[in-house]
Amino acid sequence: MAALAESMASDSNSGELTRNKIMDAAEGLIVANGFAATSLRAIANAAGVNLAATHYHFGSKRGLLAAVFHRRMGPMGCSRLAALTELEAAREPLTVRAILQAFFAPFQEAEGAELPILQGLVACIYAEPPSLTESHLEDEFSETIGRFVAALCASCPGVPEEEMRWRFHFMIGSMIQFLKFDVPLGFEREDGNFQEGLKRLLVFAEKGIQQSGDDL
Amino acid sequence: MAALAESMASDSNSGELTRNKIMDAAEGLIVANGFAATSLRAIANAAGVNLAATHYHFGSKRGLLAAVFHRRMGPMGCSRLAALTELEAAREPLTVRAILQAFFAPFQEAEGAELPILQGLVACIYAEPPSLTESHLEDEFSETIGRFVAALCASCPGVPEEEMRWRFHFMIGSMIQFLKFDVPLGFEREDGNFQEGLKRLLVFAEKGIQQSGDDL
DNA sequence: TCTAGATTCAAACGGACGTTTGAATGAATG
DNA sequence: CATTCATTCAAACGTCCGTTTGAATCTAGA
Repeated sequence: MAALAESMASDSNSGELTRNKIMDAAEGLIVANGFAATSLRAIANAAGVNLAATHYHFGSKRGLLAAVFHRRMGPMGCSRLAALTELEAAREPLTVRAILQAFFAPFQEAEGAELPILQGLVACIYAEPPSLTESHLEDEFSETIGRFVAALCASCPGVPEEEMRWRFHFMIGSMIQFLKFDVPLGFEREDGNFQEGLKRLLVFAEKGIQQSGDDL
Repeated sequence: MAALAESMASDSNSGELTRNKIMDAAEGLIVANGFAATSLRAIANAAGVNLAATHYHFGSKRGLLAAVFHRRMGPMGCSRLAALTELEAAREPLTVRAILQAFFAPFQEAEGAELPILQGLVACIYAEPPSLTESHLEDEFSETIGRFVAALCASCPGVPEEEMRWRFHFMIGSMIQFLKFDVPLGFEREDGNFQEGLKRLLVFAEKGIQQSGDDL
């Protein structure tokens, strides 16, 4: 078989370069139009490489999706866990708000053109039909989710872990909605109000998560 | 041109029947695999009709999507507005929880096999790339959203309408997440626990919506 | 019954897709 | 230089797609 360019530790010169050009182009097109509606020809064309290069480097269209997905989500998970670890090192009792801020860290650290790509990619991954993404979601996110749910449980005594997993699940839904639409239906998108929306999301989710929930 | 079967008020015998067979089949396949991945051939085959009938009755694949979408979302909006109207007729001050329950009414009224279809269709519509759905979402939901946001504002004095639109936006995200996955990542889907998840969602969103929000 | 319109049908159109192939090119090693 | 292996390339493969066509069939009304 072919396509094991990661065999050597050193980055061989031209192969990795093409790989990255393809992933960069694919990323933009996938974010704009979705995975199913983006053709390998369009990707190769936008990347300025030959069509066959996509199969040479990624094996299949789905393999390319997995690579594009993992390249962003890997560092994203690291960023979240690092922020949470730093928080826990402070030895003060953690607040729900601080934990959520750690979870949103990747979006606050993103620079310039990286933010819309992260937004679109996360929204897109959750949007694709389960057949394409379910195992990826599980593999990529389960550790991070587990760590954050545990931290939230520690800061909300009395809330069982199962219930906290549900609340975190709902919070992620709110986040996806925000990442996908930026603003509610009927509002006009503006540049630079991303951080404002993030603050609103933070306050919304904080209250839903830290409640006692013993009514109803 | 063709395909104006709704010219007469009476349901002509065979035309409407084929129309409905096509929409039924399309609905199931779209829910299972997404719109882009569902072909008109598969739909015609599942419906037991000729391929050309899809174009005869709906004009295009996109026209079929719009019809399938509208057939479910129209009654869904009516059900929500009816539940809210009934609530308002009671002349007692409305609670956030009661208003949200009215918003979830279509899912509680759904019978048997209708529920998974409603779930899948709503999740699917929000999942498709904006080019396919954005105007539909706006047209179909804006009135309902406006009515519910107004009711929530009335029951939460001190929360500006703009802020309430954001919170409702986040709540819809949580709902979509729930409709799409049923249970959080790592949980096993079980039959019949839909209502339990809905209750958890209700409590989560209630706290995020009714807070004063004057901290931060 | 005859006719006009609505509906169904088999068949094909042109195009785009993911994937494969086999030769050409590049760079590095001996 | 000769060899080897990774990479790029143009071209094609077979398949499936949304859409169109034009004739056949059905259904009412005159």
